[in-house]
Amino acid sequence: MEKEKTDKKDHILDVAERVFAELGYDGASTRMISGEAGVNMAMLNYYFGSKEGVFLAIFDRRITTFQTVLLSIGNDETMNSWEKLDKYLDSYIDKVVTNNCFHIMLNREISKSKKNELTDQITDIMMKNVKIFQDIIAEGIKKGDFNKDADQQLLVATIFGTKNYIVNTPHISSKVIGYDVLDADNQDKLLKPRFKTYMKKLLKAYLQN
Amino acid sequence: MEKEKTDKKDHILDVAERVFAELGYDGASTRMISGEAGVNMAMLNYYFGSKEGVFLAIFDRRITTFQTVLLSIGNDETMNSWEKLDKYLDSYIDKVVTNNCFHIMLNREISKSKKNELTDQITDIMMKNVKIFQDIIAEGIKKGDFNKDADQQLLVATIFGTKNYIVNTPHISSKVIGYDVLDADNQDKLLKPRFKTYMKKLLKAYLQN
DNA sequence: TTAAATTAATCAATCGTTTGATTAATTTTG
DNA sequence: CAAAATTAATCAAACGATTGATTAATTTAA
Repeated sequence: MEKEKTDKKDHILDVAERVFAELGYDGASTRMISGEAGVNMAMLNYYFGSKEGVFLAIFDRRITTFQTVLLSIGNDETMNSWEKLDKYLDSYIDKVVTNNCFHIMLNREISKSKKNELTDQITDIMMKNVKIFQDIIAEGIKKGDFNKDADQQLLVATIFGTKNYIVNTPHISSKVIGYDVLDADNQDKLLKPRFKTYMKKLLKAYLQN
Repeated sequence: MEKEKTDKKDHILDVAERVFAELGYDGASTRMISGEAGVNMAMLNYYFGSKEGVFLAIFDRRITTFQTVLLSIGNDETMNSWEKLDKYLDSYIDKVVTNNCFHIMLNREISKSKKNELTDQITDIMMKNVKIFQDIIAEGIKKGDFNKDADQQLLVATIFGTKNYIVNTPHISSKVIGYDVLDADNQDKLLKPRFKTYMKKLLKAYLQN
């Protein structure tokens, strides 16, 4: 009995994250999550209070470490704008392609047009990532590194939108790209490097003077 | 009582489309749809057989007319590749920004990683739009109009992904862009022209030799 | 009058949650 | 230390509410 309760809670969140991504928040039942996690149904409420509590707990676990890396890039004084952009893309793409369950879950819930407490929270989380990217672009334009006529707001839509398309609609993107984007091996050996190269090239073409 | 049953069916589908977009397929109940449509709950089953029948009926209504326009552009012999690309973007952006409920619905369901009958159908529908776009790009590369080193597959992810980001996550994109993207007036006067200009410029920068 | 349209009532199934009881682990007490 | 008291973890069972669907009765329209 070495493992503490934190491990069990983490295990539940692992499973819940996957099931939520597979079936959506409403489509995933507490019975299914507890069943696949191999724990009693009541444990979900015991640990996390409610179904929504489980959902929010998945958040807390992810977001804490996620943004510090990106932030450190944005604040690094030793890099110029192009280098920051490169680093940002490298880190971001590595992160989101691997932890795709979480981001699929995130995007599906935020795509509900009716606002609620959950969508507000998700909005806040996502906007932080956006803000870091926007600052890099804005700084680059200000310094004259990037084309000043660039639409930096729609550029946000392009970088995050392209990522979402590949990661969040794997049935589609696998057909488009030519291999299974959900396969871990394909992700590391094929998708990530290709995606990075493409994205840098695209942004360079658009942003350069 | 001038209106025929087709109008009533259409009215139900209008409401259902909105509610599905607001709350997701699982989150939207038949009672809510029938309630907001002002009809008895049993009418949904009477007309469409089941909840899934309603969902599929929304499809049938949209997809029939949607792709013929785009196809006619792709097959037009009088335009060169750049012109086709322009026309395609114009038509596509006009369409998807206005009928956003349908596309939000579509994307949320296809983002479920677990396959089912519905995701297969949606995949087929979406791949048709992709195919038309890919053909235009492929033809342009073949003719030498576009840069032959372009990653035409990831370019698909960019155009459709950028669109999805703006249309499907309005809470985010409204904050990023600076005005409410769900407002019809903003869509016509601000968003559409700006989006078209941006997209053409982006593709031009990336695709030109 | 007859078929189609519409209704209220009802169905079994499933939802998220709560309960009371039981076991395991920990702390307190004598 | 050992017994008692307390806390934490886990369970099966059941809760009321809601789900999608169906029935049978009624109204409308041709």
